[in-house]
Parts: sequence; C-alpha cells; structure tokens
Amino acid sequence: METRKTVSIKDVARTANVSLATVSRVINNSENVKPEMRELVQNTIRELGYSPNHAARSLVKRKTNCIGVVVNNLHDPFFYDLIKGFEHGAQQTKYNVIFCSVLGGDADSKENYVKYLTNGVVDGVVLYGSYLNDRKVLDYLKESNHVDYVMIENDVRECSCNKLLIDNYGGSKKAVEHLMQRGHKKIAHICGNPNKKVTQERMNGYLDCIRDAGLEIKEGYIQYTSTDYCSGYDKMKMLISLDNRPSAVFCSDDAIASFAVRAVMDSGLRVPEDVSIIGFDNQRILPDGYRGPLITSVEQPLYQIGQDSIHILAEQLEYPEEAKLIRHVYETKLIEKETVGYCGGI
Amino acid sequence: METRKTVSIKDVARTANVSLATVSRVINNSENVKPEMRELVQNTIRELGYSPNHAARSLVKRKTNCIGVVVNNLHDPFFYDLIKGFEHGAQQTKYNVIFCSVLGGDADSKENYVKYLTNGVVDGVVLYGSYLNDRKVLDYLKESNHVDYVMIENDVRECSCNKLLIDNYGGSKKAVEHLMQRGHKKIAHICGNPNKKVTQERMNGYLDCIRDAGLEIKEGYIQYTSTDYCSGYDKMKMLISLDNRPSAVFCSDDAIASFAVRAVMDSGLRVPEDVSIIGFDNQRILPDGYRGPLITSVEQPLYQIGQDSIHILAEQLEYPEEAKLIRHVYETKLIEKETVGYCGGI
DNA sequence: CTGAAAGCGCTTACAG
DNA sequence: CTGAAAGCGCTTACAG
Repeated sequence: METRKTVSIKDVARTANVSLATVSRVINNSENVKPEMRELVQNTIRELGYSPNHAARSLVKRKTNCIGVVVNNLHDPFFYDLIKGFEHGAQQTKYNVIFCSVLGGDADSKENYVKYLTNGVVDGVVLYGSYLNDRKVLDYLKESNHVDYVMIENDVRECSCNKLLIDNYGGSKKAVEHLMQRGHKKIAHICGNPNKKVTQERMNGYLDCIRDAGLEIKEGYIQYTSTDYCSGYDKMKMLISLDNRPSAVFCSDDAIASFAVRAVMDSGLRVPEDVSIIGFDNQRILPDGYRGPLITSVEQPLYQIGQDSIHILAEQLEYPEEAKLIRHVYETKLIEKETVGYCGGI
Repeated sequence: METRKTVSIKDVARTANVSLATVSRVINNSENVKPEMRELVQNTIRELGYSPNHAARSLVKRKTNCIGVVVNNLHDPFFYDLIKGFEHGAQQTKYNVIFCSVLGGDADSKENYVKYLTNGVVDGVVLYGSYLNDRKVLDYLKESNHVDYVMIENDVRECSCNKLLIDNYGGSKKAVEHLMQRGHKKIAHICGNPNKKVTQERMNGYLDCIRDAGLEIKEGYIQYTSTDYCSGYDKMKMLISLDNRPSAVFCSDDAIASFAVRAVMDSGLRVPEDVSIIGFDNQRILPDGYRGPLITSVEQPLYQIGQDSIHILAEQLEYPEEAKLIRHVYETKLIEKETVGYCGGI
C-alpha cells in the first residue's frame, strides 16, 4: 500500500498562511472570522482534502458526540425492532451511534467493549441485556462517572443509572392468564437461558400465576432450554411424551415458541387444537422453516425503547444540569394470534 | 448528575510517585520495569480505577486497533449471516469492531459516518452495499490513503481498494437456467431497488439468459419494485393478471420472493404448481406472516464474506508492507427448495 | 531500569 | 478579527 500521510490542521494553516486558531475557527463555524479569511481557508481545506481528526478533537473538547450501543449477538433477529429504534433515535439527534456486538454471553468481551467505548470514544452508552454475569461490567460502569449510560432490561439496585425496564413478570402473567381464560389448567413452561434475569422474571410470573389460580405444576412441566433456541424443540417433545401431557405451554420467548410449535406438528398433533402455545416478544421474523400458525405472544415495545434510550442519553448529554436519572418500566401487551385455543379436555 | 472527573495517567503517576513514562510502560506491558515498580503502579491503577484514554492513545500511536463496518439498514434480516461473519471475524482478531447503520440509502449519512470513522476512530473500514449514489463516499475514500478499507458488492473501477464481490450476474443466470431446465419459457422478473448495482447485475443475468435461450420477454414481464420489499406483492399481482401470465418468476431477492409467493397464494393459485418462483440470497429468516413453501434461491456466501473482510483488513493493517489489494469474486450456489416445479403448460 | 521532554492534532482562553 | 501559547491524555526516543 502507499505511504500514509494525513493532512492536518497545520498543513492547512501553513498553506493558507494563517494561524492554527483561524483554521480551527472556520472548521467550527465560529462567527469571528472575516469573510475573505473564511473563504481562503475553506478553499485550501478543499484543495488539500482536509478532514479534522476526531480523536484529537474529542481529546481536547472532552466530548465525542457519539453514543455507543452494546448488545449480545447483534445478528439475532430478535433485535429487529430494537435496532430500528436505535437507528431512528440516532437520526433524530446530532449524535453518531455505533453498535458493538458481543458473541454469546461473553462477559469479558462485553467489559472490553464497554471500557473501550467509555474511555474517550463515546459520551454515553446504552447497554442491552440481562445476563447475570454482566455484573463485572456494571461494577465498572458504576465507578466511571464520566459517562452517561442507560441500561435496558437490567435492574441492578446498586447501579444508579438510567434504566429502561420491561414488565416481564406482568407480561408473563398476562400470558398464563390468557391460557387460563381459555380453560387451560395443565400449563407447562419452557424457559430460556437461565443466566438471564428476564428468564427468571418470566418464570416467576408463570409460577405465581399458576399458584394464585390454585393449579398444580405437574412433574416435568418446567423445562429449561440450553443456550440454544433449538433445544425448545426437544423440550416440547419431552412435554408431549409426558403421561400427563399439558394442554398449553407458555414459552419464554418466540424463538423457543416457534420450535415448540414445530415439535407439536412433527408429532402429528395440532396447534392449537391439541396443544396451545403462547410466546413472548411478538417477534415478527422467524426462521423460514417455520410453517406453523402465527404465534400468540406478549409484545414489548422494543422500537420505542430503542428510540427512547438514544433520546434520553442525547438529552442528558446536552443538558447535564437538568438531567435526572430515569427509571421506566414499559408495559407489555398481549397479541392474540393463532396458537391459543380453548381447552377441550379436562 | 455528579461532576465528571476522569482519573488520568498523571493522577496515577503522582499517587505512585513515579513518572508518566513508567506508568505508561506498565500499562503497555513494557519489559523494562522493575517488578516492585510494576506492582506499585498496578496497585495504584486499581485503587484509582484508572483506564487509559483511548482517544489520546490512538492520537499518538496513530493506530486505533479498531475496524468499522458501515451498512445500510442494519436491522434488515438480510444481514443475519453477514453480521455473524463480522462478529466471528472480529473475535478472531485483536481488533474491536464497531457497526454503523445508515437508514435507507442516505448517501450523506453514509459519508458522515465514513468521515467520522476514518479520521482517528478506526484503522480500517468495511463498506457493504452497492447503492449507486454512494459515489461521493467512494470518492472521499479514494483520496484518503491513510485508511485501509474493503468494499463488498461495489466494484467502482477507479477505486483501488480491496473488493469482495459476488457473481450476481452468474447467479441470476443459474436461477433462470434452473427455471428453463424445468421447462419454463414464460419467465418474468421482479427486480429490486434500481439504485443498486446488484439489481442491475441480476437483471442483466436474467436478460442475457432469456435472450441466449431465444425466448421472448413479453410485455409487462419485467416489474420494478419500489424501495419497499412489500411492493413485490403488488408486482406479482400485476404479473398474475397479465393475459400472458408467466409460468415462472425470478425475483431479485428472497424478501421480494416471499411477497411474490404470498401474492400467488392469495390469488388462489399454487406455488409451484401454477407459478414457480425463485429468489436470491437464500435468506433463511422471513417475516412470520410467510406461510408458503421454502423458497428456492441462489445463495451467496455472506458469512464467509463478512469473516473474510475482517481478516483481510486485520492482516493488511498488521503487515502493511506485504499487503496486496485483494479482489475476489465469490461464486453463488443454487439451493433447490420448494418453489420451483416443472412447467405443465406450453 | 527510570524520568524529562517533545509531540500526536486539535481547541480555547488570552492578548492584541 | 487574528495569532501565540497552553493544554487535552497519552507514548516514545533520548539521556542518564
């Protein structure tokens, strides 16, 4: 490759025969510059193809005008609405938004990205996810008071920061109540990654709802998936093979639910006639192998949350004096589709 | 919010009663530091909760150890495999990878992000996309020789940079030939966004293939979708309503194809018995409303391309002397699924 | 092995 | 309106 040589503000100043300060002023649209000066400088900037160095500028201004977003597994179609929210939020502010993705639930990698971002590359970060082993990251963030951040889905008490939360507990109650209203009494649960707080919350909603109704959770009615969504398939097969087969299954998320539906269909049973299934997320994008009915689900306003998170950060960065920590719990909404039917059985 | 105060290398040096240079040396794992010094410094770093400022460091080292990825509409499920490739590629190098998303085909926004990235925030950038109006961005990139980059899907001749290309022309020939092998003679085409090079290439493959076979492209057989995938639905309806209805349709991508299949089914016709449909991308994630058969498609190795792009950049940044510009055209592969049948008609 | 000093590319009081 | 100078937080020859 050719030799690297960047043109700096010095080159512009020398060529235009003005001081560094003057060049800086025209770059920053400062008022106090004589028109002819301004034009002269602008011309040489153009000639030389100069662009200001972002790192240098943010070093002295202590401001990067950027916001960083850190998530696990950016490729996951789950993020469709959330990313859209971030994108539109970004478009509506002057902040550049950059995304970092951490594979799996790798806490070290997450910490690495957060440290990187928070030390001179962004002014604020939004952190999505509720992996329980992200604790180290949060401890770090707690200490570093020079950066604003908002946490989505994570409600660590000791952390005083902006929190956007989702009423997973209530949402999962809505799901189970919906099943009960349709006459279901034998309701099982396939839950997600046990290392996430959401999983616990949704589980708790299920448990409490069942107990409050005086129903029984039969042997084998609670199935844990491993980290892979696909294992929802096997877990559903387990449930089907039970002597006391459930008439309805609440799945911790729609990815799991979609595999559960497949398992039912592959077993020669029908959804919802033989088994009702309800999910969580109202994820409207699924693997193309899915041929089942549309999944009844609990929706969380991810687009809104993504957009809000950027707006909140932008606002607080702009007006730090007026900034108040925000803690908001978003409500969920049951979306009836095609996978829940009335219980014909006992 | 509290007052912001970052702890800098100076604070560490003062507290530990050593020079800046020494602190710098232990941060950078330089060998020439006495063990007791090193420990002393490491302790005070821990006590003070110090992390080096990335902007300052990269300013002096002229190296950021980061790679930036710029795409349009990161939320699009199309990117599933590509993002996975980027993520795994990143994991395999020491480079941090950050993603920037440009909404729609907004060239200004893309230029903004590219300028931002290339001026002190990353060492290299990978640019995905073939929007024709990205020209300005490419012109800019051409001038700035202080950054390595790889372009995916864009083959601007004047641009001497790494190029990872896909044989869209050949792939689309494969698609149309497959249809002809199944006896189809009345083959229509629904093409994508006309502002992308891929659209042109796939169109050309279609045209040449049809002509080489001595077939005729009937009135109305070529339909342009607007920027929205959904318009594939309406365009397919158009094709169905034609007096001389085509027996097969080649769609520029699977997103369009999925809407085309829906249109056929909603018209009371069957896929592939009445109309065969073939797509491009082998996108395995679709909107949940899709109930049709699995879409026969032309696959491009997006995961591989994503991973390769990061590797190539990392390699060139590491060993600039040995760096040679890479230009690679990836082959496509026909994936037979369920939407192409034998032509029963004339 | 350690430190003083120069410098990376900018911005911003301060003086004129 | 313009410029000289200090400084943002680091690293790295250079001297010792």
